[in-house]
Amino acid sequence: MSGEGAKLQHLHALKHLALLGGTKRPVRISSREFAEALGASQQAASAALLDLLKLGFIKREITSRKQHITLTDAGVAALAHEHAELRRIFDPQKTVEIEGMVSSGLGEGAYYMAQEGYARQFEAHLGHRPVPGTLNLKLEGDELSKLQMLEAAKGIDIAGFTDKSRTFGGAKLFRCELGGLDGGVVLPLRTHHRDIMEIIARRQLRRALKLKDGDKVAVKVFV
Amino acid sequence: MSGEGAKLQHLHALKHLALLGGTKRPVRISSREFAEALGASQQAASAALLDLLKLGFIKREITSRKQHITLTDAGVAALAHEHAELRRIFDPQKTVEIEGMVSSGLGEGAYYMAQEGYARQFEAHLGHRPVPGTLNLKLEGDELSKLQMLEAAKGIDIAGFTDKSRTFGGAKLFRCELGGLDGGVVLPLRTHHRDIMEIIARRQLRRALKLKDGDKVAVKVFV
DNA sequence: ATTACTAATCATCGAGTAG
DNA sequence: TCTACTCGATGATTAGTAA
Repeated sequence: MSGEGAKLQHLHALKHLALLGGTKRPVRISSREFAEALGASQQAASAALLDLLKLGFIKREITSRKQHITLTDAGVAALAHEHAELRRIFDPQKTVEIEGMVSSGLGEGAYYMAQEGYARQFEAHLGHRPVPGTLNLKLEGDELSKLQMLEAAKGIDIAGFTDKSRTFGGAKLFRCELGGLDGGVVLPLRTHHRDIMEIIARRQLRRALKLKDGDKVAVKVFV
Repeated sequence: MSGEGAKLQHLHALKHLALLGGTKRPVRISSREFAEALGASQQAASAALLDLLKLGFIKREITSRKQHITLTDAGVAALAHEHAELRRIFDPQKTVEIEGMVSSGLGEGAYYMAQEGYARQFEAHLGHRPVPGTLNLKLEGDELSKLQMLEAAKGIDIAGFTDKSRTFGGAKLFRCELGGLDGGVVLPLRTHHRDIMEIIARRQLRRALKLKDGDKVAVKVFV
């Protein structure tokens, strides 16, 4: 769990190390020089490096007089997450608007969402841990063909996994937005017929958007 | 220096507003909801909005119960800068390595660099305000043809401007790196023959790298 | 030269609450 | 409800300095 506990200043320091080339080769830099790059004191730079080490974001070797710093995979991943968010802001994306009718599921959604193996992956890709449970939208006619279009699209891969008790299949995830809230559309793999679209989000959508069975809502899906 | 200057938490808040769509349309959100998006308290969210207003990064209308927030151009620019840095980390770039001989200029470099109209633009694109003055590298033979290649390339546009006293021409800027320090290669437009390459940086390069006239140095230029 | 500890300072945050 | 103030706690940053 090295990703937890990272503060803004840690990502800032990490970014500067990456800008100095720390993703590819070891950066040879003293805490004094690093401080200059950060616009802070030597002490703050030294502390930042210690924090990044503790977070598992960098590796360090202090050989002779200076230290050789390299970003770990976890460190690169943390920056990649920031990068992805900014890309979402600046790079225009294709969206599909799909309308569906709110319908009650069988409570299965909540069961799957409660699995740590899924929740962790959703958190990584959506940037937040969704509440357990899904909003189920029933699709008809034209909307169904849009769903089939999603099935054909690439999406974010959610890996299957095996618990003590059973095996959970993989799924495909698309970011989406409805009623001003962002969330994700989950499409389990190996489902044959499908006219229900399951949506997960940071908040309980039914409550947040005051939805009840039979309501029609439009979801903007980012392909 | 307390009023000016965006802090990390400001950019963080700004990013979340942008993720909610604030770059395109007004975001209708309460400080309570915004706090939830930020993972902070309502008070912190409210304070962040006030700071962003003071920084000129957002515009706000408080009509009835909720506020309508839009990012200003300055706010978008601040995020774009972050985005550009992360792109530099993740998007592989082409580089040209050019070798030149340290030579004394006529002191012109320092005169131009002292112009606020240039300094401000360099700061925006390099991420720091370069010291006044340039390191001049004299190029010969093969290296000259690499310089011509740079002339042909796109580069970062530095706009010309007019002072009270005179007009300053535009230029082209490339990021570069030498001796582990990053800086920029400045190519003034409307220069015909050229065998000198001017380099600006955050620090006095001569001093930082202990260079003297006649020394050969290699510059890695990011095209 | 370094890195990094300790103590003091200072900025930031959240609780309570006013308007 | 809402925004945003004060204030005390928290935590980050710095100066001084040890190793």
